[in-house]
Amino acid sequence: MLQNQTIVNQTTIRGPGYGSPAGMAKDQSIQLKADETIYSEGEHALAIYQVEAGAVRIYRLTASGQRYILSFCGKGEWFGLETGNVRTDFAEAICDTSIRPFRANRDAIVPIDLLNIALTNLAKAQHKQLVITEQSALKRVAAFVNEMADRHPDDCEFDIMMSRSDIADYLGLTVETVARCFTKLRRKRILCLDGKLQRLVRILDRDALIAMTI
Amino acid sequence: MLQNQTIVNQTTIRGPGYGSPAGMAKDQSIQLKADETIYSEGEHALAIYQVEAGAVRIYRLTASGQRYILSFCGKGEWFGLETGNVRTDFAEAICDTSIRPFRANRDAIVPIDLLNIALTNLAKAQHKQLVITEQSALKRVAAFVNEMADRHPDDCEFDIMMSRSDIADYLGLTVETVARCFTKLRRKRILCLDGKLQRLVRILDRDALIAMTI
DNA sequence: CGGGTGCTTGACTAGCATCAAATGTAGTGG
DNA sequence: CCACTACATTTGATGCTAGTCAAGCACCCG
Repeated sequence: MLQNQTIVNQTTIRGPGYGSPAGMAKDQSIQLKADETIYSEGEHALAIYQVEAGAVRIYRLTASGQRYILSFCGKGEWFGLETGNVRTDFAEAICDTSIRPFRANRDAIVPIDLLNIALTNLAKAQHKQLVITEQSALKRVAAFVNEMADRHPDDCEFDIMMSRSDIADYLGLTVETVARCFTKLRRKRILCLDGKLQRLVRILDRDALIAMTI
Repeated sequence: MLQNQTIVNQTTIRGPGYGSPAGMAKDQSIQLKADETIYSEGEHALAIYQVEAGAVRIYRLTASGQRYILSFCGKGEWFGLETGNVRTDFAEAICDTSIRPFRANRDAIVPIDLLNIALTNLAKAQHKQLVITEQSALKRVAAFVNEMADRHPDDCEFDIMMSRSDIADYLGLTVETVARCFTKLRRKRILCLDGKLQRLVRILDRDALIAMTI
């Protein structure tokens, strides 16, 4: 809502000043290997990030040491925008990943619609609430696969990259339940699994998959 | 994060122009009775709202007709800020309620920090994800009661106003489970229930309640 | 070869949903 | 005043789903 206003009122923050006309020099992006930390809970929040390639997991640790993954961020998605100036969660690369930071105190002006980023993340969080609360384990996994498939609109086969444990912590299930759900989806001929870690997914029946997530 | 920037860059939208200096005339607020609809899914989003008194439930209906309550909004809280210009959910008054709308196309300028509202709602949605995913039914109900208690910092006895069914749809449980959890909390001498509909809560042991929600 | 890691499968159990019924309160009409 | 209905809440009995514990498999690497 109020969409026209929010676009007009793009919040401008200052990005790194490498002197390039656009203020976004190519070399400013950060390369990460699998499981490398981007930021941790309690750190001072200095920047927001956009994923250029690869994927990132955003998670929290509960008092009991349990990990809960709030979101996975793929290419083009933004993360690191928080209410306070102290990180409330952790961000890690899932695989080889490239991200672009936007900091607050530099020279070049980079216009970023922070409100749009916040609202997009809010919509995602609300959708996830519905998926987790109302659905059975099988439907949650189906919704997850569907979400991953949406990120690869061209291919019907793709690498989900995250481990079963990542998926479990994302969906609020256990590793065993996630594995069992994947087998059920295989037996139903909705998808195939391949690769040494069974992380290559080939969607056989997208319609059936979508039908399950409703 | 980037807090100083976001405060400086308050998005200004145009509010109703009643000619008052502040642009916020007293008579613009809307009075609602219990269960009155504020807006519905599919409607054009014209305004955002702030609760002046009472409480509001924001919910969605799944394809199967199941209701899921995304949030309860109490005094001072904002709702109705969405990504697109079409409502994705429903808003209803829970009890006698007074709300103040802020529309986009009027005369007087009302400065509202939309980004801050969006980020606050995002933080709430993320916290709710953690509560619902990681916790048992009893802990969820404890977290809910705690949330309500936070809204009444002065009194140790207060009216939660929503029905068991509201609470169930908010926490992703059934009415029966919610009732059983309330009885458990009574038996543990953590709270008392009173009133004809058992919606008057008196907190007996706030520390124990807080301890349960961790 | 042995050990480590990640995935899968099986047996059993705990917790919540489901179905059903009882209680309590308010309102209506005779 | 009482009988009756309507509604919200509570309680009980039972079944199913996902968690827990345990084992086995596939792959990789030293």
